[in-house]
Amino acid sequence: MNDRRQVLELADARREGFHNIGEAADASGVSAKMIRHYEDIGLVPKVGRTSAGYRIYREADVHVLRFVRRARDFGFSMKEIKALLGLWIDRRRASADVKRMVTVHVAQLDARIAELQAMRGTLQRLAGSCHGDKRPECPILEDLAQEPRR
Amino acid sequence: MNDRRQVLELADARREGFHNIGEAADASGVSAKMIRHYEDIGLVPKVGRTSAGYRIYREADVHVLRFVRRARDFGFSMKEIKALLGLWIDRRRASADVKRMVTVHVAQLDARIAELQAMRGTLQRLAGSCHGDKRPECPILEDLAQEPRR
DNA sequence: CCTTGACCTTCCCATCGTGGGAAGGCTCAG
DNA sequence: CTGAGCCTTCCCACGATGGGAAGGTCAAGG
Repeated sequence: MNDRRQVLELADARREGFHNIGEAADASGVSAKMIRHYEDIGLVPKVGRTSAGYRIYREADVHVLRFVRRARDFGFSMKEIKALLGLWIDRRRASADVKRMVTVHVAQLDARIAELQAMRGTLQRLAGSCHGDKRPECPILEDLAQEPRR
Repeated sequence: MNDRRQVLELADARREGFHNIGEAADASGVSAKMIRHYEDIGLVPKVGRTSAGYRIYREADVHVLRFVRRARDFGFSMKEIKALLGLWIDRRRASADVKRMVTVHVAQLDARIAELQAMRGTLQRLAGSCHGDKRPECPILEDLAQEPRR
């Protein structure tokens, strides 16, 4: 137990199937740059080091990184991911807690989607009213120059 | 002509209906902080100053700020806004140039909306498959822990 | 005339997530 | 032993915005 902080030489670690940060990056889809950053801000736990200071990643560490990557792909913020990671690691969590977080996030996505669709709609309408030829007259610019409606 | 850089006392400027930065902020919907920032980065031209160094805003200056505000509300980036401002100011622009920018932006919005909808869809599905009770079993976390599909 | 409070000025720092790059150390294959 | 290609830390940048400190200015009222 508690062998996670033991210092290995890189060659030893390699032999045992562990990874350096570059391999962990490739395997997890998180750049080495971001892996270090996540460690800095405490999002992921600090991993072991070789005596030369190289970080060594076990499969479990790579797994955590993949989890983070995936959560980011779903648009979760760092804070939310931290919470999700906590729930993931806590085997006694209530699934209701997870579901609540996801539901809140879906609502945020809905709100953002609605905003973007509103922008899109107005712009599309404006573009439709613009001749789009060599003449300078342009309802788009005229509209942008207006006071916002309402 | 060329009276835009003439130095006025604040009292004189006020009497002539000009604004200080706070009033320009209220009138344009852009915060004083951001007005200064936009000037710093050259997005909007430098305005005149009183002899004490206060910025003074004419209606035309406020108008420019409003234009920027409105373009931001539509999700244009600073770079795009700079280009739009250029077109707005150039009375000989071709409306086709404006229309093209807007069309490209609409396409970007569409792409972003599609991304968000994809996230939303998957998360919604995952949430649906989660009991959301006191038990720890949670397909959401299990999925997040998986390799991304494809 | 002087005080007071609301404004203005510049300057620096923080956010969030990510990347670029420098300077220097380590590892491994040839 | 040397060179390529890793690794380390450290600093800077983006885009857009805000917070706040330290100090100057303005207008109103005593």
